[in-house]
Amino acid sequence: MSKKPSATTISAWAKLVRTQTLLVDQINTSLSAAGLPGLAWYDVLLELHRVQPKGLRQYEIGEKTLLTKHNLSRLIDKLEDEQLLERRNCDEDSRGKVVFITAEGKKRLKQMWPIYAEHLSTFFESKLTLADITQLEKILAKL
Amino acid sequence: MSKKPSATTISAWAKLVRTQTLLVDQINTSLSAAGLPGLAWYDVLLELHRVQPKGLRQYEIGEKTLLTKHNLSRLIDKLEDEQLLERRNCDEDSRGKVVFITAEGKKRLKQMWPIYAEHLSTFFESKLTLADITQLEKILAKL
DNA sequence: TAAGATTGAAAACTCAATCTTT
DNA sequence: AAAGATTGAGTTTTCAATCTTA
Repeated sequence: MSKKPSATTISAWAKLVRTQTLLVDQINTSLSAAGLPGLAWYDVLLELHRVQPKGLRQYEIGEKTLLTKHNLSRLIDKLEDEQLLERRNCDEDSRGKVVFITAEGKKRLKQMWPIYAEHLSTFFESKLTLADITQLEKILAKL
Repeated sequence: MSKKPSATTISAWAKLVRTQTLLVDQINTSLSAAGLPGLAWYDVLLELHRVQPKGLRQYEIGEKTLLTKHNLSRLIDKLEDEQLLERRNCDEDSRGKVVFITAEGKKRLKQMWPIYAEHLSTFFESKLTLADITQLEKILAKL
């Protein structure tokens, strides 16, 4: 990569990033219309689901989901209020908490995925050919 | 496109979308560190710059930037406070306003682009080969 | 009645300060 | 002093209601 990308190329990337911001908004709107929480909650629940039956420290959730730690306490408060996860004291480090997904949390995750996936499919499929998608997947794997 | 994409493919798209959300956060952080406003302001200024010397109705800015109209009034208030744009009454429709970018606004836009572009370059270049980028550009053009 | 724009109140987010434990 | 987590205060965003004109 010695050659610098052109301004046009960079603008195309900017456009991609902008378009996907819109996509996220659309997904959140659909989820909300279906009485479901937004993608921030999904991200947290997904990470907790992945490490089952173990849990995650709160700071680990922050690292994995890329949500800021300031907001995380209150976000997890709300998820706990809805009983989608459970906070337990940490044995190894009594400063911390360990968070576990509940059965209810897993259920909510399952309800959200079809809506999430539907939007992604529509977005990418409507505009790309199968060959494009295959190619794109290869490239995305590197990002 | 008769074939349905696999769950793995959709997950890869989800990951791409998530990664770019992070990228936007990083860009906003850099802009803020440089004493510059965030990407929402950039979007507004860019659209105004594009239509020069004409202006845009506020609802048109909302359509083009995909920012919600509720927030738009107050966002534009702030941009006007900093004299980056100018609001004038609309001759054809006295309900509305027409918004024009100022010289100061153009200056701010120019200051922001290098930081914006630098992040995009770093993000894409660091992980992709030149061939990937060329290919990606072709695909992105369709989105 | 509807569209463009604004505003008030509530929710969410961000930053810094704080508390507890290491 | 530093790390994990929480909290308070200020800002921003969102939702609904409002105002003016078409």
